[in-house]
Amino acid sequence: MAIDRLDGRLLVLLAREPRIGVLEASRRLGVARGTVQARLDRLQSSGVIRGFGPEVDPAALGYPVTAFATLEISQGQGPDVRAHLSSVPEVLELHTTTGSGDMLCRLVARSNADLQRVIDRVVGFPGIVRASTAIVMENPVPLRIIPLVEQAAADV
Amino acid sequence: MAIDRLDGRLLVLLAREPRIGVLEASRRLGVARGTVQARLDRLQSSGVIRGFGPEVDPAALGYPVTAFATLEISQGQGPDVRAHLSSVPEVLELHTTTGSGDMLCRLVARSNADLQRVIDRVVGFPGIVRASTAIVMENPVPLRIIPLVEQAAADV
DNA sequence: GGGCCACTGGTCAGGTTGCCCAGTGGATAC
DNA sequence: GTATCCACTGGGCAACCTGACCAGTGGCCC
Repeated sequence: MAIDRLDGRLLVLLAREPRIGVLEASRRLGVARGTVQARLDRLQSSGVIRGFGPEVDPAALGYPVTAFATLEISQGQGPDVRAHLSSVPEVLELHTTTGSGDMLCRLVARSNADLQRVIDRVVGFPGIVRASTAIVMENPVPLRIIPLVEQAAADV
Repeated sequence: MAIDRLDGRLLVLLAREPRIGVLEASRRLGVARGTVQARLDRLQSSGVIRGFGPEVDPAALGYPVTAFATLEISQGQGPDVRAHLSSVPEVLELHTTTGSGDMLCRLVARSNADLQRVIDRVVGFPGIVRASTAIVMENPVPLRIIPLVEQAAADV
């Protein structure tokens, strides 16, 4: 779905100040409340906005170490490996990819030592041929969406 | 910060049904409203909950292609490369890592053809020696936090 | 012209929020 | 044993916001 400038401004506003309500948003955007309500409904039902869940910081939960693991899977083992990985709480995300690896997953751990335990658990499963892990040192650009929203809203 | 079982249940509840308010949450959890309010304040001020921003789906915005690029940077160019990458809207996330690559970034694009444009823009910068890209085909485990929250809440 | 659609500005009842309070029970310190 | 602290309870309050309506207006397309 394409979004227009008003949608874009609304998304940016919500991203910056999530606690504001529909009424306050309508005041900031200079439109009627019903308009904001209708736009929000449309953005949600069209799937642009997936939800408003809390953003939880794994570091604050006691998992300050993040790593990315590239996995190589043996033929036909994909479904089993996925099920296995999704059963590991420290696996926050899993993608299947083109390229030299077959899967890429994001891991967290309580410490570098604990990361060993997590990796052992991840790769200790038949079907995983090889794994290479990159530990995250810094996160200069945390997951963001605002610049993309602004670009999408400008491309009307 | 460590969280207890009530915090964990609250986080899971909010993650599953973000639209419920404090009052409804207190009913579901079987505690007084003030307790939920106090827990929420603590979770937010301690940084466990970073916020309640809208989760925007890049695919619904017209960017259905996701890729991960591993970048090799020449000595001393780190800061410039970061600034350059953070100026590209299609770069949703950037990490510096250990291992063979120096940086890992998450990209989105309007199509596979458009991905070429994005990659050209990303790597067309002095200091980036080499880039290897893996296109995401499937996302069997979308970014999630609930299992980790449950584990953290159980480890009291 | 007629129909359609989005937006405006207004109303309404009902629910929720943020804030306060006194009282209770458990844990800890003296 | 007693005092202190802390989290939680259950209650109450005014103010605000929500979701739902409505009629009226203007732009756009057939």
